[in-house]
Amino acid sequence: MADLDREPALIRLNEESAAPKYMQIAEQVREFVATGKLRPGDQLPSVRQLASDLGVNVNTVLAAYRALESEAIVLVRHGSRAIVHPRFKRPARPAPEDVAQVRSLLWRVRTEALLRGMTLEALQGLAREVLSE
Amino acid sequence: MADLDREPALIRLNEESAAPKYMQIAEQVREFVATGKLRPGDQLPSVRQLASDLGVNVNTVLAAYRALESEAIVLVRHGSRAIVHPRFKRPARPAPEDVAQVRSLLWRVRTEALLRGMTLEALQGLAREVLSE
Amino acid sequence: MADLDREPALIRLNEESAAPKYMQIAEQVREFVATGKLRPGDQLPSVRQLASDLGVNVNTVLAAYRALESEAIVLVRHGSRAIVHPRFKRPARPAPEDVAQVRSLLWRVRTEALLRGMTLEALQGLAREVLSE
Amino acid sequence: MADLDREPALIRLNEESAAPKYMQIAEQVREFVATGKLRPGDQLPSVRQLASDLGVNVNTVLAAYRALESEAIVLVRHGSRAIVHPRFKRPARPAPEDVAQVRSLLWRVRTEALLRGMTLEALQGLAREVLSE
DNA sequence: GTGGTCTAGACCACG
DNA sequence: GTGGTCTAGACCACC
Repeated sequence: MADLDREPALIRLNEESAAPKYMQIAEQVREFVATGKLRPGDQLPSVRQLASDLGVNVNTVLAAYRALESEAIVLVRHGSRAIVHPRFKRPARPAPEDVAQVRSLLWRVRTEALLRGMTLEALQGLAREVLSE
Repeated sequence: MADLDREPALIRLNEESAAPKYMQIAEQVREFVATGKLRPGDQLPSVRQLASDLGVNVNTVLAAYRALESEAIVLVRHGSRAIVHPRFKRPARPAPEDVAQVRSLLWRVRTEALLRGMTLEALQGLAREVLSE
Repeated sequence: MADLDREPALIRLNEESAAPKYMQIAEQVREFVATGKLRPGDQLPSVRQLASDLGVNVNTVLAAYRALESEAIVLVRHGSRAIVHPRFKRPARPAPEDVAQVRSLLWRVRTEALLRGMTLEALQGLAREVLSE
Repeated sequence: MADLDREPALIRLNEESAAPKYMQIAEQVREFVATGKLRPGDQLPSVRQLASDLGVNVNTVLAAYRALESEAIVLVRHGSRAIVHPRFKRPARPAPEDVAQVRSLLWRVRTEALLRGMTLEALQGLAREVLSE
């Protein structure tokens, strides 16, 4: 697949969000990898380029890439661009603690949704929509 | 409904979690309120009591209660126990931005699950389980 | 003028208010005195009666009366009811620091009103309404 | 507009006041925002700087900023200075309960003024002065 | 550099 | 008894 920076600004920051910027960046890369938009070996935007595109400090982008590296999702190489880890592969089956973590995230979603006035039915519908395809 | 401190230790801290303690406390109270385990007017544990139960500083519990107060979920009054806000009511229908936020949370769940090796089918099953009843 | 407890519940508490209960009580008595509804020598409701009417602790009412006593507005006598201080009289002219305090209160009103979307014109109109008669 | 810390000590504490320090700080920021001295996006003094200027603990300033954040007046983000909320805008028209609250504040002013010997005329003059321009 | 979390502990204010 | 304010200081996280 094409490198991510052919179409710049695929990564965007939400200034209002409470999430730290480096996390927002990392999360979006994770999503690209999870959905296959980025595949093993694909190059990530250069640190400098992305930092300037987003108007953030270089260290912020670096922090995002390092976080992804510690998850073995990307490979940061000195002198050349970071790439999606060539041997990245989704585990055949999830570790039990990962299932537990996803379950707990779903509980957070449930709590959020109920408190904000959604019905369980509406939430289930939204889940079917987002979690399908 | 019975007050929350009839059965102590309903609130627990997960030392492993990256989430700050005061947030963990607040999140659990939110969940109790969302599920109806705690209802408007119900008393929360006193800050001192809960702090000693959890082995944390009083100020940590206070921070949790204040966060909840700023969300209009609990009412903290000088001299008497914090209670679930007497006029707390789930909105009849969610605000559009709240739906958007829940959707984005679901996306995070999806990304997490896929990266960790869950199939969409497994995730849908988990979602049906957690988001039902 | 008639004693205040001829018509019970002239004093009311706003449970939602951030102001402490004893202050709410004191403030309402001050208003009765300021407007002449209560005059020097008039009896205040008995501590027990008012406490039971309002559903608060006796000490709360006592705190209110003591606050008023320290302002020389009421006289609390052992064994008999509190009364509006028989020699209470509004000063002929305000002390300079009192004017300063009123001015600072007006600034607070101004800030509140502007932040909440009132125009200065609307605020002036409201002020003319409340501060007249 | 210039950031608030160009001219230090624009915020001052009144040791005499019964109001807690963090509230005094918050109130002054509110006033700057209400009058336009601080505008959306403007930086607030750093918590450390302001704490040292005022001779108070860092946590005291933090408490003030957090109070303002919960009112959506400022935006505090980890790692960068607190700023006036970029989307802060006075509501086009005040909510009815806000008008009610302002009215009740005006009643407090009225009571205070009368008890301390001001005439209604004097008070009206003071109000015209403070609430104009 | 910035703010965030947490602690221990003092002392105050409200009911 | 309850919560509120404030301190000093440690250590962490973000930019």
